[in-house]
Amino acid sequence: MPKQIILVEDEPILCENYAKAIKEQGYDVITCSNKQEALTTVNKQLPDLAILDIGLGDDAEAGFDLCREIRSLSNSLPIIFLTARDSDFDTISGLRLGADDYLSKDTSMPHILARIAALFRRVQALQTTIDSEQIKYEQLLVDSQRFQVKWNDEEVDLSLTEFWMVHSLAKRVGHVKNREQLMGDSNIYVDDGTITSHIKRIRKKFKEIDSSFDHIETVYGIGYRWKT
Amino acid sequence: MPKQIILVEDEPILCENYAKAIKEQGYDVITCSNKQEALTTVNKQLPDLAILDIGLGDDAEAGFDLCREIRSLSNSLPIIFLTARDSDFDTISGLRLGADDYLSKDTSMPHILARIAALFRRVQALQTTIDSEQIKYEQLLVDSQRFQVKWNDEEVDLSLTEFWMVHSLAKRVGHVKNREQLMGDSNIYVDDGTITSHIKRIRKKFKEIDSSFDHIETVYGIGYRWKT
DNA sequence: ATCAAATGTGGCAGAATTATGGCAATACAT
DNA sequence: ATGTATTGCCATAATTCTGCCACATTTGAT
Repeated sequence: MPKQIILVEDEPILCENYAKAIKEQGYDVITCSNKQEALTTVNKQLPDLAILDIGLGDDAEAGFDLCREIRSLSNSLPIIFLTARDSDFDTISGLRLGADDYLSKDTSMPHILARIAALFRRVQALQTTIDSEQIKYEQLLVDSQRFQVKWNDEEVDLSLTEFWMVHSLAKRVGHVKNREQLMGDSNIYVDDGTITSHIKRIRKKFKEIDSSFDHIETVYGIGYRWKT
Repeated sequence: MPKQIILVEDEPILCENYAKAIKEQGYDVITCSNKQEALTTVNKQLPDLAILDIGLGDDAEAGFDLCREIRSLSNSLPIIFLTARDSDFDTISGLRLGADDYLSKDTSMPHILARIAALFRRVQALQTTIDSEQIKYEQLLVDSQRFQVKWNDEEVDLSLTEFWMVHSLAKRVGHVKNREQLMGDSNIYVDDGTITSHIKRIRKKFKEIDSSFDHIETVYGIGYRWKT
């Protein structure tokens, strides 16, 4: 299954050239010349990569809008910007748009192709590393691949529910999680007392290892947080 | 209250140079040379801006990881990447990571300082429009994800109602809030004396940290405001 | 200066929230 | 079948929060 790339570029000749070169690398290329067309295509074809020209038609910054709109449809679709002028770089860098890379139109074709390949590799790598994520914070280590939690290098023997709660707290240390958030996105309802019980058991297990443990802080009226 | 900037750069001489130049502009600079140290600092100091070298030690892309991890802690902290080699510009995949700007180490110091100032301006504009997670004003910090208020970097332990009242005052420093506005959108009626009591307790808690505290001003007949 | 209205202060009781220990139901392995 | 671990929940205790009251003090206007 070849990777599908959507190329949004309004100048026909340039578009043709790019498309041809990319196709030769074994990718499928879909070309679009305007925003609306591009959005529809992203929605229907679910491409693997998007290459956006920044200026489309008379709108010199249409690509930026498009990027935002694509991001609102998909967080995972990698996006590369094509910049006509070097000065565009200043503008790009200022915005936290959620693009993955940018290329100047001056860049040589082989170089461009290399960057496309590199981006695919990086995305691949990201997706594999993201689940094997280890969260480390001071004395705490949460390994969501081994479903293992360590405190001062000693293993804390948690149940699955307990593990996810610690994971949720550790993921954003210092931020307060309410009871729903702690139970993850599973839509099963459990009453407040149950969460309280889980917290109780988690604290107990940490304290069995380290009697002075008190890093799970309750925030009255809201929830809990991992103390920083 | 000077803006705090965290600078993560592993090469001591370079680090020193940058720090010195930035300090001369009136910013506070905290320097770190590794990921772990940087993360801890971000969490504890809640700086206003982060400048990250991409390569740290033997890991040529450590800065990217760091950026991701910082983003998972705070969405609002502006991040600038420092790239050593021009070729880094080619490999920058940082846009997607949520960085706000890039600088080459070749860039002249005045230019770098200008970009820092520019970023602060942009963030300022953003923060006043968007309901941002962190409100900073002089010695005050209100973080609505952590449900935490700090005064001179010391935590003020407020109850939820108190927190929202401070939040309401801090959101529009200098503007007078009447009693209803201070109690937020909850339509429950509480009598005036109750609000007075809350203000009393808030002032007391701030004074426990800083006995000279008097930034909550009473506007006779109208309400309260955070003194500018 | 005097008065009424508004605000500050300390304290208290009820309300709301959370902590703790235990129990029953279930699942799982031996 | 027996033992173990897990989970949800309950009753009770402990803690924290909140609204309000009585009384003192300040403010603004006459």
